[in-house]
Amino acid sequence: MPPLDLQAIPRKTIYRLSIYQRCLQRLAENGVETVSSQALAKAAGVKPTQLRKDLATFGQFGTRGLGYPVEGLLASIREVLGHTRLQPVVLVGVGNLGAALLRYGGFNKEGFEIVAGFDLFPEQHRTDPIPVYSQDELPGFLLEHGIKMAILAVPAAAAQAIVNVLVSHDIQAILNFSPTILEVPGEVMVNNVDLAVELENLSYFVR
Amino acid sequence: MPPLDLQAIPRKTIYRLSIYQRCLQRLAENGVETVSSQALAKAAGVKPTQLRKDLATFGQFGTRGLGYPVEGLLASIREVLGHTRLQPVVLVGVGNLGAALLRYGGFNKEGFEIVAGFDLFPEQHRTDPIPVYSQDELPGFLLEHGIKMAILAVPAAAAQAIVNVLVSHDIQAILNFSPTILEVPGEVMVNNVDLAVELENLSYFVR
DNA sequence: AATTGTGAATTGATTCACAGCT
DNA sequence: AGCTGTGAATCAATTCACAATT
Repeated sequence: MPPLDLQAIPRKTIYRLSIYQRCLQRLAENGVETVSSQALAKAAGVKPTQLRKDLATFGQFGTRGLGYPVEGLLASIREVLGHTRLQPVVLVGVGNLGAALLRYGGFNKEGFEIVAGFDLFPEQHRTDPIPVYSQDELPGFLLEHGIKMAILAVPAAAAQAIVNVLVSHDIQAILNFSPTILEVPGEVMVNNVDLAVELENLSYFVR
Repeated sequence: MPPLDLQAIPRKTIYRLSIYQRCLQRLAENGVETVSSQALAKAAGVKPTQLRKDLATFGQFGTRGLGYPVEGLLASIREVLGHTRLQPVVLVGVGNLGAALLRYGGFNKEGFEIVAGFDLFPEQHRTDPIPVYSQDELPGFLLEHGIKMAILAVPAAAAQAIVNVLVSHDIQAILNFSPTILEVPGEVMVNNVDLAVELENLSYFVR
């Protein structure tokens, strides 16, 4: 359910828009006013033509001969990504990885707030700055706070059962760190981050 | 530098092979002897034709009418991925995320061992099971132990400087969690895991 | 009857090349 | 002169459809 899908922006383009956004943020912080597709593409790790094509899917933002206005383009991308308000997120599974993500904080700057963690043994996490509740309290919390996004960092064997709870309580998007494929209804989005597979893939190229 | 690139297996195929491998491992543990492309594809989250095409890039492993022998296919994939010995890996940047990865342990099962961490302030990590050294000791360590792979989890601003050290000391592959594009020579592989971008991407689909 | 292996067809993404502004 | 915007061309990945095999 993409908002404003006048011409359905491709999935990969959306990914790259997030990256452009971050690069533009940095430029804006440094007081840069204008940037060429060449320079911005380099910062984002893509080719200039690709950047221009990506932007072309939803408008025209540059001036020929000059480049793009940093603030203006940033605002336009933000609008497309629909990322104005702070988005609350819950995290399920406060093991090693989950605990780190709770403390990580890198998300807040990007507009996300992990508002609570849930674990089978919440009492082990009294000291964390973000509250950790028992998994029994998950359904109530989701409904009460109108949460739409979840991060999943439980063992593979436990993942699907929790996903079922999540989707039956209105979660629409899941960032999944559990090394297993989740079954979800078509309208729920899942992004998988599989650390072992990333490493394994790299190792293929190490002779 | 892919080993055995008789017909250069596409990058995305390599990714999926790692996933198939894990699914097959599970089947093998459960004593399953034979699996159809249909069943395996489902477990891996892809279409049966894609699985078959992927396997076709490097051989024939099934019997028509029957399916694939679990152990045999597993062995063949392992051979292609070249994943026999335990691969030593260093981790640079022992902040929240880095510290979690050190303790994570999920890699060992997949054939990787994080042998050491490096940080500007190593003394904060006396309690970790894996030793954490000062960053000054990084070059010596890399050469002495013949390390080929690194995980990078430092702030964006520090990333490129460390990458330069890594590549000038023979590192061939980097798993990068720092939210920035790294400049590396062509023969060095980088996989980026950008948690903020993953979340941001998901949030686009939350109406 | 079931299921693989694969050429052909299709779909999608990227890059080229250049016209059109400023 | 420089740089964007974009149709056309290319390249890559996926899916189809079916012959081949057990």
